[in-house]
Order: sequence, then structure tokens, then C-alpha cells
Amino acid sequence: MTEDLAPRELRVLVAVGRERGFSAAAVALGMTQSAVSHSVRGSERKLGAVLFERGRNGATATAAGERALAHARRVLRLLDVMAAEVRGARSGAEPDILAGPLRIAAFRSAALHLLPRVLGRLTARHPELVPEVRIVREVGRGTAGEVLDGRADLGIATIGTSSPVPPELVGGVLLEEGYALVHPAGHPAPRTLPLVDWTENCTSYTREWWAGQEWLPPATVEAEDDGAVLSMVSTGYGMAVMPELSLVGAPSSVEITDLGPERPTRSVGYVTTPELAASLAVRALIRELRAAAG
Amino acid sequence: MTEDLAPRELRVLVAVGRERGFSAAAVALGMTQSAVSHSVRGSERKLGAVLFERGRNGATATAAGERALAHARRVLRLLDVMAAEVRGARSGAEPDILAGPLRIAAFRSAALHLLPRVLGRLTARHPELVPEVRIVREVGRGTAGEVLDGRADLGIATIGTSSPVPPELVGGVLLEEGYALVHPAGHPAPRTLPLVDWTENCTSYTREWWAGQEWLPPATVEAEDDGAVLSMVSTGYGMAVMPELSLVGAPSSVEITDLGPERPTRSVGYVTTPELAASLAVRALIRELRAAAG
DNA sequence: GCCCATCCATGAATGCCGCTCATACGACGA
DNA sequence: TCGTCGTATGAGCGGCATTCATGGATGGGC
Repeated sequence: MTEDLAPRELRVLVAVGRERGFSAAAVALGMTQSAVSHSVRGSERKLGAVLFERGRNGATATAAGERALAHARRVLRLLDVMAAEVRGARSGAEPDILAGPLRIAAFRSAALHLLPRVLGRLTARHPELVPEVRIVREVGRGTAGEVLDGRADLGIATIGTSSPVPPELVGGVLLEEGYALVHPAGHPAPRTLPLVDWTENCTSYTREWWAGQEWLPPATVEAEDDGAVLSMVSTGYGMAVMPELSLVGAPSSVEITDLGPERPTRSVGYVTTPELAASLAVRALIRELRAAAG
Repeated sequence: MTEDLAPRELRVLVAVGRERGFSAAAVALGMTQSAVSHSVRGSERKLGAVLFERGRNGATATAAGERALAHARRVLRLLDVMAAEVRGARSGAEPDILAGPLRIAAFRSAALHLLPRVLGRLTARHPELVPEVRIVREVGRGTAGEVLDGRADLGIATIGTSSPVPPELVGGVLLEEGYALVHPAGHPAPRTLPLVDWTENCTSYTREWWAGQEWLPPATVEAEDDGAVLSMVSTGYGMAVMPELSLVGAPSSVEITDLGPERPTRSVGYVTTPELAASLAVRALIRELRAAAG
């Protein structure tokens, strides 16, 4: 009896997990809801465990299902890597033809202001390479979680003591960037304005710095993301302390003030799996990232 | 189109690689030679590369085939782990019922003197877990090669600058052990005896130490392995410089002399794949290894 | 040189397995 | 109560993997 799951079945599981429902997964996979149902049931029978809790609106993974999903993504990724490597190793092909998708997870400001340059140069050098960037909020496991779960090949993340590189991943610091004060241009007393902050910044590197300051902002407003913060500042609503990466291409209606040598900083780096770190495509990307950061 | 290989096809590839021939693989798998031929051809078409060189007596893997085989073994192993873990996590079962085989590759002295304790405690905690230990000579790629090729889940290896953890694997240092002088008990001038060494030790950590010594042994004899070395020393044939792990349970007919603070040392650690590093069984093993080493 | 043994390759027939179609079932909201 | 939005299920069909039978290549024995 064929005891283990076929790649097809794994893809179905992953799709159901992603789409949170059999019907949606079926649409995403271009097959029938019935086929998905049959397939999941078959997988559950083979594994001897219920993988999804079926409910009123869709299906959610059980504990067993979560484990199955994590492994399924890994297996599928390994199969992809196998295909790529074997194709790359066929009969003396030279190793510099990089092709295929390269999935990158990045937080917002990196995706908007760091990656475009990098990916431009990368695709110029390797035209067959198709980078796919996904913007991930830096909360919870952040971009490293995407890599761990097999949803991304490389993640751009802030790296520090509060968010170290997970032990099963490898990574490195690309650049250290400082925070700067940003406020409406020409404002006579910007420090009296309310402080605008955003979710991802909460647990971040600025807290310690604020503790050492005598200056206390009159109020704190929370915005959706750093883009929204910048927009609020530019309309004169408040001031903010933001990393330089978020300030690339800031409009002329805001003014950026250096906070001096004691300003807070954060380290921006990358994380990937050791396996992918050995692959040529990821190595080429890291090379470009290093070049752009240095 | 189903672009990636089914587990069935992977098993065929692995069998052909192991049996070195289509016909032999067929009988091993209980199917027809024809089926094997069709299956391999299909795999080759899907991957776009020739995987086996067909010859007069059997088939041998090409470079591309070797890579495919390594990945195939790992994918199949991952599928097994997935099945075991998901079954362990089914519907409210306590989360850590680990079951199934756990394949460990270790060099001789670790297998004889480090693993028994560790595996005893591991199986006490997880009775359904069946560790399988394979003794691998630490030459060439050593135990890491076994892990890379998917023939072992975890390898015990010496880790250092001359043999780092390969980039596509993860690993860690468990303990640092010193070398000691061992010679026949009661010998009046042990340093005048011939030095007995063994193959795996050749490229090892002692060389540098010897370079700094004024003491030069009168002759060097090479033995099969560290067990043979110890046996030769115990019969009075010579003396040796051996790591402490090889000296556990040494007979009373030998005497062990510390070489002082400048003695050579080596680091013993583990290596595994990132996927397996996330699996519960391997994590439990590493935990026990750490506990035993610390 | 001929033959045979031992491999792998190939084409047609077959049987299983996964897919679709049609339909049933259950829950929720109007 | 009905309509809608989910999943479950059984019947039937089609494709794919396997088998069977056979062909082709290669090297060793005589």
C-alpha cells in the first residue's frame, strides 16, 4: 500500500491551509471542491489523524494538521530544490544560469526602499531569475517565520537581541541604520507635536532610547504602518522617530533631524535556511544585498 | 502537469541507486524491471536530466543522479517523519509521543562510549523511538556525508576548522574533549615506546601539538581504529595519544597520563538537516546529547 | 565468430486511483 | 422555511503506472 502522501496531496493540504477552506483551495488549485475533499480525506486516512476542523466557514488546521502543513511545505520545497539542482547539474551545464522564482519576505520599508535597487541589479545580472517579494509585518515570528514555514526563501528582518536569528536558520546583518526625528517642514517647535508611532515599532529599539530622554512627547498616536506615519507627519499632524530606511524618498514637506550620536539604531539583516544559503540563487541575492548595504 | 516526482518514483530511484541496477531494484521493490525502467525514464523526463548511466552490468548514478538520490532519500525520510509526528499529535494525544526509527551516524568512539548513555535515556523517555546507530569512519565527508545523502538523520562528528559544519546542514558543538597519553601500566619509560596511531586520527588535532613538542616518538605504527590502538597499547606494544572518549572503559593494563593544559583537544558535535532539526524526534535526541555532554 | 547470458528499452494491454459530476447533508441568516 | 454557503459522498470516467511480451545492446565462453 502506498503509505506516504503524493506531492499532489501535499499541495492540496497546503492550499487548504492557506485558503482556509476546501472550496477556496479547490478554486486556487483549479480543481473541484469534491477532489479536495476526497484528497484531504485520503491524506487523513493515510496519516491516521484528522488534519482539518471543518466548520461553518471553511476549514482550520488541527494541531496534527499544523504539523503536517509545516512538513508538507518543507517536502514540496525540497522537491523544488531537487528539481532545480538536478537540472543545474545535468551534463556539464555551467553553474551560472540562475532561473526560476526567488521568494523574498521583507518588512515594508525594506521592500519599498531597499529591495528595488537590489532586485534591479539582480535581475539585470540574472534575467531568468524572477524575484517575488512579500511584505510581512514584523510582529510575531516575522519574516523568519515565513522562511521557517517554507513560504519564503529569504527574509529581510531586523536582527537584535529581542529578535535573534532562529537556531535552525542562518542569517547575517546587512546594515545598521539610525533613527531620525521627522517633523513637518518649517514647524517652529516640532518637539511639542504629538508622537506618531506604528504597530511594528512598538517593541522596538526606540523604547530604551526614550527612557533616557528628558523630552516627553505630549501624546502618542498609533498608525497602521510607517508609510501612514510619514503621511501623517507630512500633513502636519505630528512628528515621529523613524528608521532611515522608512525615510528614503520622504516628501519635501517634512524635515528630517539627526538625533545625534546617541540616537537609537537597529540592525537590518537577512535570514534563510542553511540549505537555501548554499543555493546559487540565494547566494547571488545575498551578494547583491551586501553590495547595496555596504 | 504533475511536475514533481511521486514518492513511488523516489523509492524507485533510491532502490536503483542502492542496488546498482534496474533489474535488481525491481526485485528489491517487488515489481517488474519494466516498471522500473518506465519509472526512471519518467523521472528523468520530469527533471530534464539523465540520472543513471546504463551499462553492461547495471546502472550507476550520474552527477545529476547523485544529487537527485540525496534529495530523494531526504524527502522520503521527511515524509516518514511527518507521518510519525502527525500520528503522534492526533486528536488530543499528549504532544510528545515519539515513535519510529531514528538513524544516527557516529564515529566509533562516540558510538561506543557516548551514545549508549544518551540512547538509554532517550528510549526511556520515548519507548516507541527506535534509534539505529551506524558507525562511520571519519574520513572524507564523514558522518555529515551520511546526513547529506539522506542515509542518517543525525551525525555525531568532530567539528573544527578542518571539518566545519557544511553550509546546507545545521549543527552544534556538544563537548570539547582533551587528548591524553595512554601507555602500558607500569612501564618505566613510556615515551620511548613506538607511537600507535590510527587512520582517522591522521589529519587530526594532534599534529599541531606534536609540532610544538620536543619529544619525538621512536616510531609510528598505524592501526585499524582507536579500539585496535588501545588493544595494542594494553598488550605493551606501544603508547598512544587518544581522545578521552576513546579511553572510556580502558582496561587496567594501561595507564592514562594527562598531557597538561597545552594538550590537544577536539570538539565533538552533531550535524543534521534543517528539516529534521525541526522534527520532534531529532530535537529530543539533541536535548539528550546536550544533557549528557553538559 | 557464434551463441548465450544479462542487462535495459519499448509498445500494447490492463487495472487502479484520482478526478469530476451530481447530489446529499448540515448550519446559519433572512 | 427557504436560500446560501460550506463539506461529504457515491458513481462513473480517464489517465497513468504496471505488467507482459518482445526487441536491442553488450560482453564472455567456447
